[in-house]
Amino acid sequence: MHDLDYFRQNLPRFEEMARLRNLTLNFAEFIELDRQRRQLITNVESRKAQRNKASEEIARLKKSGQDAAAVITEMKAVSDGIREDDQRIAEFDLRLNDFLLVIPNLPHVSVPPGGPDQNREVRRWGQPPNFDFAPRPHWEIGERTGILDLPRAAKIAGARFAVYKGPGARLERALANFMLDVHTREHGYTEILPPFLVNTASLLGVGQLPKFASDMFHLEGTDLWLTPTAEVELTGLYRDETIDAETLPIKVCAWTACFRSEAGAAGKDTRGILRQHQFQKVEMFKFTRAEDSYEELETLVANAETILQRLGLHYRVMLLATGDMGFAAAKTYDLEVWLPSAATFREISSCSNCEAFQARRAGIRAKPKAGKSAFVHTLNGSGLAVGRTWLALVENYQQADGSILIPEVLRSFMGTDRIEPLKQSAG
RNA sequence: GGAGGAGUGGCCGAGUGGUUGAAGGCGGCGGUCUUGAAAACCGUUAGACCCGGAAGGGUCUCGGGGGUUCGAAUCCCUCCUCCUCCGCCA
Repeated sequence: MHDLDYFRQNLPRFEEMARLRNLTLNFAEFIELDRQRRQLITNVESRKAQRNKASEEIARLKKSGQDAAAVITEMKAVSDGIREDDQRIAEFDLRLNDFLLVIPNLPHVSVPPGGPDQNREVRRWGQPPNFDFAPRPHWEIGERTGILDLPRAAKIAGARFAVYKGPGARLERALANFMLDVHTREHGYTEILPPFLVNTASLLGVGQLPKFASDMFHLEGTDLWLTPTAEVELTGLYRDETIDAETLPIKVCAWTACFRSEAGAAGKDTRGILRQHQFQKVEMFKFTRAEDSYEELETLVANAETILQRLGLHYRVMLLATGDMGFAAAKTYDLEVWLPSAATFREISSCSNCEAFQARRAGIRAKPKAGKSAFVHTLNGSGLAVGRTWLALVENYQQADGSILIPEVLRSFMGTDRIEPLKQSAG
């Protein structure tokens, strides 16, 4: 959400942003509503001042045993008028708020304008592995090694769910443990294990609601939703709080399941486990001072890259263009990992600086020793999407004999250096 | 799930319809005193919003929301959170 005052004074910037994001918003109507609302407030508040004075007068009269009936009658009418106008103001607030809540964040000046074709490759690490055979897609490898069972997942829950089995299940767990260990021991993040169900207020705070309700699973008859990303819980950690500025930056990370309805993705990535209704993710999150947030974004990206590098996975870093960024982001880097079976890069992490956009919605401030409190900046990044790391690893480390090599850093977690193919078909 | 109790400022804690945005204490900050410190004493110590060029003025906020009333921290309704007991349960 944007600062109303800033919004009023920088309309051209917002109009430009709306154009870049391909949105039609009636700014003129908003400005007029805002003007009327303030007029009403000024008017009603002067009557409240009058009423407050009269209340003192009544108290005084009664105390000295005099009759206050005349003043009370007069104030009755004034109070009725105030009540009516308070209601009108509340309606204005609602309409203005509804409008503000659906305006996305403004992109940072360093973000290239345009659609996804304007995304800029910032750097590239490693090499694609060399195969002297045709690399298989992960669902085939999963089946031949017996570590992934999609038909049975479909039986249990439906399409876009996975059952991991044996070393496959263990690999998922190993990856999550490895990531959490690196972030907590080496990168200074505090591990959080949050609820996987979140309420509406938390989702409004990150900007997931009101616009993206159809992308999530809602629990009927409750105010609860399955979390689409731990970003929701981690932002919610300090919702409606004022933090001591001395403690910034606060760095937290969390392993959670994430749930997406993938409502708009019918027919996209239907094979394999690239796009699932449930996947696990290790999320990194920072609350920072405004002046530090862009520096912190760079280290956040570096923290995510560390994981890919230790796993020996070839990737590239993309700076997203204005039209490809999420709703709350001011600047986003995507990490894209190499998938041999498709010979392309696919997103495995997204790291964003949301500046004060979420903090303003969620009411997260920081108070310095001297001076006024200010909204913090929030940053989030996957470090990494575990499910996608799993499949990238399986594809990149597949061997000619059908086995999967386990990278050095995972062996202590896996208790083996290799996942063997099944000897024969078995359940 | 059932029964009961409680939510006041950074913290503790008064306050059950009328100068109470809120006594008192602690803590914090500034000062006096002191070679320095402590103690003592004095002062100070929320935020959001509206009008205004500013000075300043005003409104709102006692867990959240709604209601009663000329007027609500105080009365009513509702939701949330915490505590105690019973039941159930990983």
